[in-house]
Amino acid sequence: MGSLLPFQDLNLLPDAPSSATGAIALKVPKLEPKTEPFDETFASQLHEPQTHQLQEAQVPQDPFFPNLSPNSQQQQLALFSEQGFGHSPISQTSAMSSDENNVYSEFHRISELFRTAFSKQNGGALPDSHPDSRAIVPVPEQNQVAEVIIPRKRTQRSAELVRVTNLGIEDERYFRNVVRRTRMTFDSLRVLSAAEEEKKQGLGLGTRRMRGDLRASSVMKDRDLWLNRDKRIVGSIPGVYIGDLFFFRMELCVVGLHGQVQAGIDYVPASQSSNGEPIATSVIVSGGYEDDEDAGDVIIYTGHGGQNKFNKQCCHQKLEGGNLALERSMLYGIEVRVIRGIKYPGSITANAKVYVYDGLYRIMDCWFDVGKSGFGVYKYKLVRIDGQPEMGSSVLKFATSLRTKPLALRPVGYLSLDISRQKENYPVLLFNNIDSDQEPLYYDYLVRTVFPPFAYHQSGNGTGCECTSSCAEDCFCAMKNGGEFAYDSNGLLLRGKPVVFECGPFCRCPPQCRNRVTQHGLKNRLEVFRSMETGWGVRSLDLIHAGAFICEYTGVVLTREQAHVISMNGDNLVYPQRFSDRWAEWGDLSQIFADYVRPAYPPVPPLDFAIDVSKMRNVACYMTHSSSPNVMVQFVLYDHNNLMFPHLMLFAMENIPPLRELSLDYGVAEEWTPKLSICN
DNA sequence: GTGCCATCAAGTTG
DNA sequence: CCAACTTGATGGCA
Repeated sequence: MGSLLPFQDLNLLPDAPSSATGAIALKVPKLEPKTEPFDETFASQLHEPQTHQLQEAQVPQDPFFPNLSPNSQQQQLALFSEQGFGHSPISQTSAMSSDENNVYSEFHRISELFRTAFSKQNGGALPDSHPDSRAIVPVPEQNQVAEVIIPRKRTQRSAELVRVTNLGIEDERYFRNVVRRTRMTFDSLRVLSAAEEEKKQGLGLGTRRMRGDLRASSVMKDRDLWLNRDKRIVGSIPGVYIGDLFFFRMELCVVGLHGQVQAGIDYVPASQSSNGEPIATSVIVSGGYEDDEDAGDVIIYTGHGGQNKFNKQCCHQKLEGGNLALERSMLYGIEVRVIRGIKYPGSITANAKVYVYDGLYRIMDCWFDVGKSGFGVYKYKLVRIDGQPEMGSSVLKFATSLRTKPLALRPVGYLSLDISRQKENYPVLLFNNIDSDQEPLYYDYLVRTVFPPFAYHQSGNGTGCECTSSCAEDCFCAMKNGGEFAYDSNGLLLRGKPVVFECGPFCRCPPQCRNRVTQHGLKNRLEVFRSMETGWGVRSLDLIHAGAFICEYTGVVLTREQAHVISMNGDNLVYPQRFSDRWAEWGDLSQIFADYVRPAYPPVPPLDFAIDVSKMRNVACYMTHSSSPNVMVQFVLYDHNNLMFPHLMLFAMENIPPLRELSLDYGVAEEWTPKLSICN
């Protein structure tokens, strides 16, 4: 007990009893004597906090670690399922030839997989009690129908409470990757489902509404891909950081941050709790209750219930369910996760809402009050625990005002409000409030990479599409991308590829064509900033959606021979082929479809050039290296067809909150600092 | 005590 | 504005 256990060991002992793995099963002790239930009689004593009585009856000691002071809980958790992160080997069934691949629309194939999976899931021919669901899946290379077993598991949530503390760096990274991969799958399925529905409607078939979020979560639940279902976690969820952004309630369920689809209070129910009392784990402050008062660090949170379907308070709330759980959590001093649902215009959803994880709060007070409606409501005073990173929601607000009046909010530190000098669509700010370094000011800003002239001449000219209005799926450029476009209608990258072919000057389609994304340049206000830890870094003042294009990695292209000469002088060169193949993770659905095979894209020759950023550069070269990055490289061609010289385009690998540092996996050992050392 | 099932309550999304 | 949607908790019954 108490020793730091690397997750690798835990993986070896997934079913071992908790004592053997160092896990701490949090047992709620029996209350002796049992306190008075908190009931409607308090309604007669309005505004009188009734907690002192309860606190006296119960020492405010952590019931889960009765022998420890609250500050010495150095234990390492425990027991995480491997679910969703098994390295599922991509099945090596007969790979399609490149020609077949071009003819057969990859998109269509995935849609089919999706459709058949759904038709089974929604009843289909099999009784629900059947342990497996047998989806009928078309196998393109044989043009026949094959049966693939897709596991159908709908496991119940566990009631065992655990708290996760002091994860090592490796563990943090591991869980972060699990969470990211899970969210990537969710997003892929969601978008796919929406596209599928759109298609059906185009054919005059589908009449159902599009709820990609619901369908994605449902499929993932069938595949047992929801996270943290085998334990109920009190406190922070491994792999989820304060400030992380979510666009759907379902997404919160899938990662295990909040397990209620609609309700604002998530809790371990009394019936499953070890002492027969419910314990709250998380709340969502969504603005749905008129009696809520949100002051950031302190929230007056209203319990749930008592509303009619128009969200109007129509009767008294009762101390049951989540309301009782919050009260019990207060009694035991158990912290709750707080997620805020706030209006944010940059959100992709129709209601323009975003959910922000804001960290842990303690319930300090609880009373029964008369709400604005005149009906009785339960109120809870939540106070944010000290020592946590800044709240995501306040960062969001700060960034919003920073966009319009940077100098008012940060009078000191801005060296430039646009180092691109209006060469980019959006300004690139330069901020340093740490030291006197001004280096980024002294370089020529290069918006697009400069390729040598022969790169253009060597490529086959005139291979563009003939679409006059908008490009459709039978467009020549779609074929070049394996029968599908790389982007959805919002310009988000759907699936990573060795190379993405955008429409370009050889095409007849207009500039607004959906297959032109990266060539239009920046979509966000970026900021180069100085930090103690990483020197120069890059962050965005806007929220960047997962899959969104951020910027190009620009510089002057050098051939191998030129690079060899230049590097003798010790200049900084970037080698494109060194970037790790993160694109392969993007849109990978092998976890979902048993026979999912990544399409055999046309082979891409190894890239044999270097990018010199010693004189001309753009914002990208200030990005920090990370082996758990939030930005990835996707090679893109648009202004020529030379596979040897693609553009290095950077895309977001997750929803990146404003002001969070962007990082890139330069694909090299940690000791090599790929980010330019500007100081020397 | 346990397992199954019907019912209910919880807001979000398009 | 409203219809469609889903999960988890609970209580009754076998």
